Amino acid sequence: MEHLDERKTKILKAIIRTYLETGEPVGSRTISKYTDLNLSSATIRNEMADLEELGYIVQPHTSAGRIPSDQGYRFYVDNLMEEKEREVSEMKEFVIERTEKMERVLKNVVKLLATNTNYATMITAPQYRQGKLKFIQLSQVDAEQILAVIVLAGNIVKNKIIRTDLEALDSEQILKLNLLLNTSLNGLALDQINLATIARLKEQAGIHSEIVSKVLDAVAESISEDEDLEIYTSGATNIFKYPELADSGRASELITAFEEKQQLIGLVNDTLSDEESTGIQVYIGSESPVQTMKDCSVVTATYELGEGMKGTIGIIGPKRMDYENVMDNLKTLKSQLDGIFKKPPEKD
Amino acid sequence: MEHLDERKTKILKAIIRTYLETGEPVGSRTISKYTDLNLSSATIRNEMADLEELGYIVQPHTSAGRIPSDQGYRFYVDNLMEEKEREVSEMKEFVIERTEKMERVLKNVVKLLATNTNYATMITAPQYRQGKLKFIQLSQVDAEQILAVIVLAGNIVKNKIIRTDLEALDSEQILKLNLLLNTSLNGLALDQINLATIARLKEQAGIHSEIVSKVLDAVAESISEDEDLEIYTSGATNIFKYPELADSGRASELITAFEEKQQLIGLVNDTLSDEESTGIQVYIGSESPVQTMKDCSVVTATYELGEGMKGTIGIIGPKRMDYENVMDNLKTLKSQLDGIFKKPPEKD
DNA sequence: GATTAGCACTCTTTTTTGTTGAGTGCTAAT
DNA sequence: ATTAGCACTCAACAAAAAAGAGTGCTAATC
Repeated sequence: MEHLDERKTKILKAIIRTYLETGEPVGSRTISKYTDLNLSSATIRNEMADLEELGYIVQPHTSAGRIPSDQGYRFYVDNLMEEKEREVSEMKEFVIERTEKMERVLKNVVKLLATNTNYATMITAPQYRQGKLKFIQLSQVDAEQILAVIVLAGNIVKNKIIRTDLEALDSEQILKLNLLLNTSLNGLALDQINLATIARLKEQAGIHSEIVSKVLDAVAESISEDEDLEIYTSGATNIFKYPELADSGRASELITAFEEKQQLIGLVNDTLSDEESTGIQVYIGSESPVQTMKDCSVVTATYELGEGMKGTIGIIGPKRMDYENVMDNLKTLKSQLDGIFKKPPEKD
Repeated sequence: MEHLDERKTKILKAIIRTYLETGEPVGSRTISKYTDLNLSSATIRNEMADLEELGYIVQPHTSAGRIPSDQGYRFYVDNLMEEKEREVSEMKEFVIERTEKMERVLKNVVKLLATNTNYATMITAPQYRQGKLKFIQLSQVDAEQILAVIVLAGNIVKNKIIRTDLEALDSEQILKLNLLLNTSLNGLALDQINLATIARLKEQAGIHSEIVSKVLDAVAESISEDEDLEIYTSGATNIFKYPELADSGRASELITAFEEKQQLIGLVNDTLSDEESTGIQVYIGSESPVQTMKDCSVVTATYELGEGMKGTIGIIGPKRMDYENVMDNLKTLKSQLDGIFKKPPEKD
């Protein structure tokens, strides 16, 4: 990749810049005027021929201008992009509104991001992989059912109704069970609850061991339940703004992906595992981990909420997306989210 | 509307039927072959001219076939539709999977309905307007916070974290509060909790009256929270299957409506209030309560879960939708939903 | 009097044909 | 090494022509 001398680099940059703006193949004349190095279109043409041979740009058909290839975009993102002067101001106001329910905050964030960038966006609720169990509370709902409330670190509350079929429990017994469960389990990380703990618990529970096991099932379930984690999306219809994605076939596929959300999980997992210095990932075209988006670019960022809770924000748009702007937006948002939930709100 | 003699009716029906299938304007020759009354195309043409004058059909342009007008569709739905022989079988298997979380059930239902009908679908979680309070459970989370779990009839569980800033509570006090709250409130419908009750409660709570009031706020909030009710959608991209809706302008609008969900509330409220014998509503074109859908038809049904909880299922498609099939599907689903949650599941 | 065959006419849709213009690649001159 | 010049390609647009589907009306038929 180091085949590029300075002039080629400059020309490539100019081509990509122009294409990002217009979305139309760019010809040699355009570049000849655009750049400061005064060169005739003919010279540019020669250089462009070289760049094409090296795989950075592509000709949709003979006698059209050139457009960047995936490799070209990649080079641009990696080497040519300039840090943008932020207009930090604007975003701040919108987002910060702590004490809100997480769900609402996330919905606002994606929406804001979507209108801000004009691309489709997604965000996942933070996952609490190593979340600790704060406490469990059983209570009688009626003759046949008890309610198990499970509170995890970070005040995530889960609940589950458990049927008690045969064995009737009076309130005293429930009290005992509560005590038992809490003394044994409190403060444990979820993956610390091993077979030994479970066995011991059951033994102590005596005749109610079955209930204990159901409760533990419920705990396990509430966690795995969030494996298929919640994803919020916004601005899916923004793709109609980019003709290269708007034909009904592609559009339908993409929008379905957003509707089903299932596919989007691919983006999340990939990001969570495959960390990088900035915490921002860029997938260009076929690099995308999700097949459906091979004609798009995907930019994702991981945000972190202390206590080991992580979530992912993502932007999906055409390959000719405004990478600077997008990455800048993500960066801002990331740092804001990092802040918001960390400390509990100060006042009601 | 009684201007229609039998022959005209037959012809109109044939026109609509054919148009529902093909989506193309239908000409006199087609009908001449289609119907059992053997008539030449010329005769049909005369009748069609009449039908047009009466407003049941419309010509997109001179020398094209006719298509049904909104009024035509309306007439069809009201008078011409034939009850369909159900193939009940198929649907049953899919849906019934009780003990599931409501959310999951609803998601399955919309999805099933969408693939079954090839239209866009929506469903609202049931609202429990007159839902009764089953019980409240407070428990200590940590020094500063307590968790209020609120269980409503139908085992809907809500929870809310409450900050207790100044006043520290020991476990005994919490126990007392629990007792107090439950003896006073249990079994009450939500709108029965009036000022008198509240005042009495606070008085009895003594120094903890502030907490009581916060709990009551939480109760109120958990209810109002569901005023902006949850709506699940599926198959929004099905609209691409119908050319008359698939152009990017219209499609974008519609899909945005599905994404935002805000607009869909219009369909719900209207249905909930404006009851009919079958419980199934049909809005054709401009009849729709939601502006965005004036080029579509919308069919909604209200399902009921005993205990006064109601929800809405809806199907949105092109005006030439297969009304029989859609209404039949809704009917089946409605009755199934009516059943599912009513009695608690029998076995684990 | 209702039905129908026949025909001219209207409009959309599709196909064909030509035209334009942006852009290239190559060669020869600078 | 750069550039002017030129022939060539090809998508995009537009205009023209042809095809087809369907109508409305008139005059013949049952």
